[in-house]
Amino acid sequence: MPRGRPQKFDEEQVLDTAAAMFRRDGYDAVSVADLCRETGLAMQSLYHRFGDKAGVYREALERFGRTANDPQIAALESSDDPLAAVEAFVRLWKRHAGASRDDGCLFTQAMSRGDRSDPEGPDVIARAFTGRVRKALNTTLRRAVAEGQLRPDCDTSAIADTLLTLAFGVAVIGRGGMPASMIDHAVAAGLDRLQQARA
Amino acid sequence: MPRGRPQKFDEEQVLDTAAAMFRRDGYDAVSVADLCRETGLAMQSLYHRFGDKAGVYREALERFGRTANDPQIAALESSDDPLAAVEAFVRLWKRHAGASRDDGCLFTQAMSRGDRSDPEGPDVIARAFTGRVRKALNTTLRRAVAEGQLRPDCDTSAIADTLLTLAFGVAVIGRGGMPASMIDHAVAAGLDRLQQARA
DNA sequence: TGATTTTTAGAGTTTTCGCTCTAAAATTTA
DNA sequence: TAAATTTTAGAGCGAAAACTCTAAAAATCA
Repeated sequence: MPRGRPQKFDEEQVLDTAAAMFRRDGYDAVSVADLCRETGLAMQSLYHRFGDKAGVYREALERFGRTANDPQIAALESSDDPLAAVEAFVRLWKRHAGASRDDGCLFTQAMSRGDRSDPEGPDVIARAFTGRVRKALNTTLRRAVAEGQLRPDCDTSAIADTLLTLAFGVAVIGRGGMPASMIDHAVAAGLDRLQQARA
Repeated sequence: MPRGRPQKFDEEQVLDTAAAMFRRDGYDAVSVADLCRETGLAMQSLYHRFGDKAGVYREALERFGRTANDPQIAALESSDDPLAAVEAFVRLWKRHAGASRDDGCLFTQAMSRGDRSDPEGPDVIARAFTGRVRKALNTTLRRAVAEGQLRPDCDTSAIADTLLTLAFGVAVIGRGGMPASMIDHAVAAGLDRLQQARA
């Protein structure tokens, strides 16, 4: 049993706050003082628990890659109507693109790589994140095939990758404040791809 | 007529070098000393011409938005076989994604917004860049319609936006070192979309 | 109670960075 | 030649940042 005063703060909450800050402003623009102010931790607590600023970044990123977009994945995997779930996922892009600065937007933080001592870190996280969504899409599409919603001979992994690529593209477009019609066209293209594979 | 010793260095070359540095490492991670070393300019020359670091960034970004991907746009607009030109554009993604860290990769720098005094700057550039490619794609597709390669009733702007969204997505995927099969699937989806509209 | 550990507050250290200043040499036009 | 301007070199300044250190209070368990 551990002795001594127990840790008071919620690590996950601290990491989520930190991830949001890094994602919004970039690694270099977030100072340790900023982190302390927004998380409520005293500086010593932060250094005691995370070692240094790069440690906070590393753990925040790791958690982000492990948990981001969990609601969407859960929605895909738990739905009784797999095809409708995938369609809902595609339609969700439009909402996300509007508020993309704050919500589930991977590349923003993956690009703002700070910590030059571990240049591969963000990519590893990006792959983890992508892998999770990709897998969920793929299994959901296969369920749609099994339930007779999609043609048995359709290439579910090709469809999943196409949708995921479009999703990344929409995130970029939304982030840059580009015309909404571009997003509409991309969403329509995603839905079209599903229609093509319909049984 | 201007008097005095003329400027020796090539501004465009300096800006291209600076843009590459900002794109690779991000605004904050590039110091003025770095800029001087890699461009060959003495510090005073840099401050004399550009005012400050943000000025270098601003002008480099502006030039990037104005000239990036010029070769691809020229290839689209000058081709005698518009459909083949668009197909070549799509196939080019694969090459770009492999070397995406250095070449024509917009979002990397658009995300590494430094200069908090002008937070909209990168977005303006991103829109300019996107607008140019988008327009070139659209006009080339309409030429394909005019020449009877694509069906007269096809929605060229929808196709252009879909291809552009896929292109952004491929850039993200390539940048993160994700599986090559994802890129292959995205390229195939782009070519498929063109096949659908074939006359 | 005593040992252990976390918590907080704040001052201090070292480094880096953006930028300025000084000052002189080089290259142009009038 | 004279005026104007760019060029280079290097020292230095003020601010901010990451991180450390001191020191003491609080909360747990044996």
